[in-house]
Amino acid sequence: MRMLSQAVEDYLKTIYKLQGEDRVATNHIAAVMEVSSASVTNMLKRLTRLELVDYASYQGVRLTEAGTQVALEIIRHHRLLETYLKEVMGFSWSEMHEEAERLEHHISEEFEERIDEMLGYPTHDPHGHPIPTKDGKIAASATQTLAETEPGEHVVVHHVSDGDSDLLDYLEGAGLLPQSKVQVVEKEPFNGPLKVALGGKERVIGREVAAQVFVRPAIHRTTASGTVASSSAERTETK
Amino acid sequence: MRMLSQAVEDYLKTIYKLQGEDRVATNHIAAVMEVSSASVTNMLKRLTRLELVDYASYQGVRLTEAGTQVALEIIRHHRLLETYLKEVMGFSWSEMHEEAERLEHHISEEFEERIDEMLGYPTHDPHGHPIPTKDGKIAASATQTLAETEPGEHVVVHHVSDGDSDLLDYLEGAGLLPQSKVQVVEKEPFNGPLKVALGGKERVIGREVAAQVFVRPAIHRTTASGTVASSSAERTETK
DNA sequence: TCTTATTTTTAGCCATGGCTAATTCAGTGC
DNA sequence: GCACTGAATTAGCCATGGCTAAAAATAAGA
Repeated sequence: MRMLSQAVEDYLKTIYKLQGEDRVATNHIAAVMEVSSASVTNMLKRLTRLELVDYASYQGVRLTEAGTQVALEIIRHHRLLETYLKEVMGFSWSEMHEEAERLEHHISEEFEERIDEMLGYPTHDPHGHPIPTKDGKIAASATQTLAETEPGEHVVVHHVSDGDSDLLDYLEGAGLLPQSKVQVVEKEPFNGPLKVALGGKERVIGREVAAQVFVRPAIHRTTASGTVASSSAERTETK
Repeated sequence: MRMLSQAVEDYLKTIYKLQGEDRVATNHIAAVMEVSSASVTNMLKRLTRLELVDYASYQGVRLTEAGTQVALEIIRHHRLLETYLKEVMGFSWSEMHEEAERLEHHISEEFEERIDEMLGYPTHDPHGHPIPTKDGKIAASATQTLAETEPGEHVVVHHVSDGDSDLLDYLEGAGLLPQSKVQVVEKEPFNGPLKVALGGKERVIGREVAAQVFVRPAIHRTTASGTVASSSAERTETK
């Protein structure tokens, strides 16, 4: 694969994150990346020449297979780096994210393999996001948020949004990190806060915050020592 | 300090390495960096505007104090990274150098401090080169090479040239790494090979290779168990 | 000193990746 | 079907950092 610039890699990563089923709009990319729409159009033409995106004027973009693979490679770098920076080097949430954001474009395959090995081939980063495999496969993520969870439901935190590092510090303090078992006790109406039980204690969480916490239904197992909630299984998909 | 591009940092680093007492020639920089002389002239003008170099047409360049500080910061990054990549992550000589060459431009102060701490604040990298301190001071390096050493002299390897990674692999195999104690036994005339004693064995080393190995005279101390050669002391200079 | 060789700079070109301002396109309401 | 609105594109500009070819300055030799 030819050397791609940091800018190209950043656009591909952004498009990957924005594209669900359908095509991504120019303005949407511009807003997220904080550049002008004109710059986006410009880059989309360049990416088209490189056959990394499928783009038609006024019709939005989507990644080609090649573009998807590049995006997943960068995301793999990012998530492995975040895991390494946090687990091995003791970075904080905010420092970790910023550092990974820069380094993801500059590490070699060799470096990637070393940290993967040193970490014991992790499948998820500290946010709970799945780490793409070297051959570009990625596990499906949870789509249900804590905000949508009904009172009485037992859930396990799957991942948390990685946009806001202050939020992450708060969530860490609240014990709402991946693997945490939570039960929704009460939900105030009109987008009011939730009362949740976790770690034997009750806690009140704002609706906006809860919407950044992605969960999976807990699976109840009966063991010798009673009923235990455990994380649900996960499949690896090609996308 | 304003953000400097990778290119600017690379030029400053190269000029730092080439400048002894006097000014560095355009062509010299061009040759080392493998770019055209025109590109060098172009960049020198830019560096002058940034007040990082002191440059006059046809008269060569030298770094200003500000330029020197930037260069030392990059060299600090490089040498700390090399040490980390080798000691902690198990990189080989060649991989280590290439990786550090890229990453040195992209790590944060935070990252620099973490690896410095994890390594126990090392003063020298694996080649034996001194690591500049955070406030831009650097220890003097040895200038005598093994090739210039006379038969009978006892020396300690101080550092080895970091240009050629195949050479480094060879030197590692030969036991000619920093801290190794060596005695020159014989020197063939007409730039012929040297016979040296190290680690109780004798070995023949080509003159060209010996010129890449920098040494300091060993200081003999008499101890209970006999005469021992030890590395000489080193002062930290402002340079 | 004068000519020549070498070094260095200038002139002018290119790709990348930003920007603003002006224009064009697509979709909605009337 | 037409006018309007908002999204997207085009046109044209800029800085960075490369390049080649031609010109100019310096250094060296006769």
